[in-house]
Amino acid sequence: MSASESQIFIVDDDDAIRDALGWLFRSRGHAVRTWPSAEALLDSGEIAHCGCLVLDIRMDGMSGLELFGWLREHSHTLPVIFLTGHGDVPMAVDAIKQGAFDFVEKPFNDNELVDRALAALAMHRQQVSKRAALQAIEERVAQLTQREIEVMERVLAGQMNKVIASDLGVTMRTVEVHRARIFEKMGVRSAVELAQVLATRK
Amino acid sequence: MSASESQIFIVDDDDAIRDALGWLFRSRGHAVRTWPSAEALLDSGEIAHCGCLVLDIRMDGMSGLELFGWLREHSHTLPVIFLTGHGDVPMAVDAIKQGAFDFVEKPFNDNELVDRALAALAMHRQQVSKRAALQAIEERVAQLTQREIEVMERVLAGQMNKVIASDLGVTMRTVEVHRARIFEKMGVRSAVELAQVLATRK
DNA sequence: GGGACCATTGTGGATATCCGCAACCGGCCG
DNA sequence: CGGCCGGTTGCGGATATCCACAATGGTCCC
Repeated sequence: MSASESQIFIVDDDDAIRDALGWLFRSRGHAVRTWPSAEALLDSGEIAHCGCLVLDIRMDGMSGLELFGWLREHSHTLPVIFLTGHGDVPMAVDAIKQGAFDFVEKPFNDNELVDRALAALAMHRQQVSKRAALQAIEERVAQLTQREIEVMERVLAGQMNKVIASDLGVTMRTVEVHRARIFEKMGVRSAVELAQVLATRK
Repeated sequence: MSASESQIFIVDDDDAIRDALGWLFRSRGHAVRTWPSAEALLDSGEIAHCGCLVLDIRMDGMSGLELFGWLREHSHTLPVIFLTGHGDVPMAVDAIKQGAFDFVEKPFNDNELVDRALAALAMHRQQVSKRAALQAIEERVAQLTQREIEVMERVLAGQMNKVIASDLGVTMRTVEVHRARIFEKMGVRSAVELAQVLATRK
């Protein structure tokens, strides 16, 4: 659902700030959910429905940075906006370099924060569709047999069927059959298209 | 020259810091040049020989950030390490998001700064070789005539010669000739290789 | 005007690719 | 054991691609 991925998640152990942020976004018509701690969010199993994470750095238990690191390690790539009470340049630099979407100091400007969150949501939507496309390609590749992959590699290397044949110690006909199957499974109609599709990844 | 691209450039209007930084890198055996201002560096015309720029944020005249912006606008992509005396989180976040390699507060740890500079140099070398490869491709594309480009686009779209022919209102033979010229000029031997090469860019 | 470059086309043959039809073999599984 | 899957091969024909040899017409520039 587009809606479920458009949700803004807020994690802050300060009730006042959490409520204020929730109100801020809701008042502007944006779906938002709040959590009192990183653990609460993770335990809920709702992380997959998050499109933008607004995260307090300093929290009891798992800190914002720790949650960020955990998400990265578990391939949950989603834009994170850090909130921090005390300006710490090295921490901010590190967070951004590690891929955080933004790093905002309190007190923050309401409009700016909302803008950043919306930009993050937009980026996330892009990432999701891009990932879906890559995922689709990988699934197709996964359908290929080992032999077909060997043939495909050589096709992509520009080798002619007869070269591939002698290379693999089989006849040209066999290569042709594999080739046809590869095209079929990969949903393309020529080696050129295949190259285009596979060039998308990597 | 590898050497000329491996130079570390330091820009700081504080003589003491400039000298200290120069000494720091030279004592460790790294080529380094120092400049008292952004203007001095730009006027020298030596910017092309820089492999890593260590830049003071606050300077009279053109600030470090301004120089950074100028370089970006003029496609002089090279790693920049900012030095700043007073922690300013928004500025640091912005600099990193805009592509700065690092943002370091004074006083800094000598070893860390050297490590970062060396990492920047390494990254720059990578970028240079990558850019050179892309540049070579673009030069080859530039050799193609308008007509050849039209044909190439269709070849990359997986169209057969006869389709391209009727598409462009010419005979197959003509398409074949263009095709051969394209392969020759692009230095490839098949449409697949062509797709691979052109997929490298974009 | 002559030369360089580009686009175009033709002929004809050598290669390469694409496919339907048919078949054999070995491994795995119910 | 029979079926399914994957790898293999053969045959033959339809297409497609690659190329050498040869040639025409237009544009631009010295």
